[in-house]
Amino acid sequence: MHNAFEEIAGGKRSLHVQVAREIARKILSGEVAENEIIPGEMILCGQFKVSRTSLREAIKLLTSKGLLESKPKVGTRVTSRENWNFLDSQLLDWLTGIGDNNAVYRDFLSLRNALEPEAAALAAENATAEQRILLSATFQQMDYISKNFDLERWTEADMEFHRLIFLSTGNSFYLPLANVLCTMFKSFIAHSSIKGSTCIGEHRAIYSAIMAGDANKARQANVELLSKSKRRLPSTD
Amino acid sequence: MHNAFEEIAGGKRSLHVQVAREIARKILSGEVAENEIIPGEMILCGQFKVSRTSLREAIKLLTSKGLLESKPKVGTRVTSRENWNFLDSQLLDWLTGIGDNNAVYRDFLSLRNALEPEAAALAAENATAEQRILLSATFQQMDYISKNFDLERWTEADMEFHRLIFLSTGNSFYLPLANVLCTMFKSFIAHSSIKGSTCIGEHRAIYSAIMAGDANKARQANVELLSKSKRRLPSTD
DNA sequence: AGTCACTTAATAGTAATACAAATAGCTTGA
DNA sequence: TCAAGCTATTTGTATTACTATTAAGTGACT
Repeated sequence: MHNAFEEIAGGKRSLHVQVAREIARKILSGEVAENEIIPGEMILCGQFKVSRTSLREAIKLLTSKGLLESKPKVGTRVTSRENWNFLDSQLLDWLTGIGDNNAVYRDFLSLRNALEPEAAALAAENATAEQRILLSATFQQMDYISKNFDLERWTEADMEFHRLIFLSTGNSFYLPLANVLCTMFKSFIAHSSIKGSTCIGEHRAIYSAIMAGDANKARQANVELLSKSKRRLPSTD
Repeated sequence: MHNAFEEIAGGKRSLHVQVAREIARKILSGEVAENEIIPGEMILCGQFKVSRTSLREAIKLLTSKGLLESKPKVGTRVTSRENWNFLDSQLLDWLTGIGDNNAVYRDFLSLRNALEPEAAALAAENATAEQRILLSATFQQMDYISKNFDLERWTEADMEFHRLIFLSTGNSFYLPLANVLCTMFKSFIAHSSIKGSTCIGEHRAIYSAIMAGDANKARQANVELLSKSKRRLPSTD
């Protein structure tokens, strides 16, 4: 039954997630338009060669991310783009490779510009002792890697560093952004041509300010880091 | 008038959503702890008096919002809080009335402080003609209401105004925040004691700057508006 | 002719059951 | 002692049947 898919989706994840991913990509790529009614359940069951149960779970998944909307007698409709929850790591992951990746990355950098300096400031004020220890360990690792350079390990540590900042804000709304950041790192930045310099100096400034509890300095240091990575942006081809 | 929100907020949701809501509230309130294994499907089916189908759909819904994680033979586990997607309107809605609402509101205001000025700046640069027309209509309505004051209609228009700003940024990551904002308005601010003044002056400044395409002015005007509403915060001390 | 209540048909929602797949923990044998 | 394999348990998938909702079409009544 589940033959055609294992090769296409490539994942060993559950069936309904694979189906959801396929449909999501059709929607995100514009292959099925906003506000369009998608085929009824039975038809899709046939197309994807899965049971109604799995198909329904797939549709429910997409509904919960704001991509679909079902009503009896009318069918399942693609919602308008304003309702798509782009701040969802799974959705972001599905976005990989479709549409203009540079545009997504640019949008993300814009969001990061607005949020990360403030996140660093909040972390300076609110990070718990445990979080400071984790941050400290991660920075020391970065420091070490920056000397014996290894791109892969650097990227990993860099991601962890910024992730910890978001987690240390003590603000519930900043938490999910940690995952969003990680997804962007893995799905987009990794594939892009940005092979950044290490920026260990800027990172040290942020790190020190957070450890010292100096919110303003942390904010400022993060602004400088971001302005530096902005100069490394891939020229929009 | 618009999005799929009214329905979600309303009462007669489908069964699996009701179940999901119940479970979500147990998780969010801490009644079931992080990393705890919740009872097996059959047991929950008995507790909620629903079929396994509905229960599973509920669990899937919560899984997609990062609250649960299922594995064969081990069961379904509550994830750690870092994975909960607080930037999801439905989840936010479930948060209503549990825990410390003021804390949620404070966290949200912090996020708004970081994002909204930048959103206004982006809107000034990127709003489409159609979006400018909508914004214009909404502001005129606000202006009218501020003269013949009507709290309910003011709140509605105010919300729509800020919603439109997020939608006009042309940045995918800002889109979901429009819905988050609306949910906060409806679920929290409405219940709180904050009955703000109209701030028509500050709103006019933002409106004018956006229409004029002056990003810096729009950002600055929004900062001023937020600093004003900060002074109206319910003092929790 | 218009409008309103009613019926119809199409679609998603819910239920119940059976079986498949995965895996933590035990069991067995070298 | 350890590793390979077995077993029991739990989630995953499939199938079928029935219910609820509602857009649209029908017809009686004004």
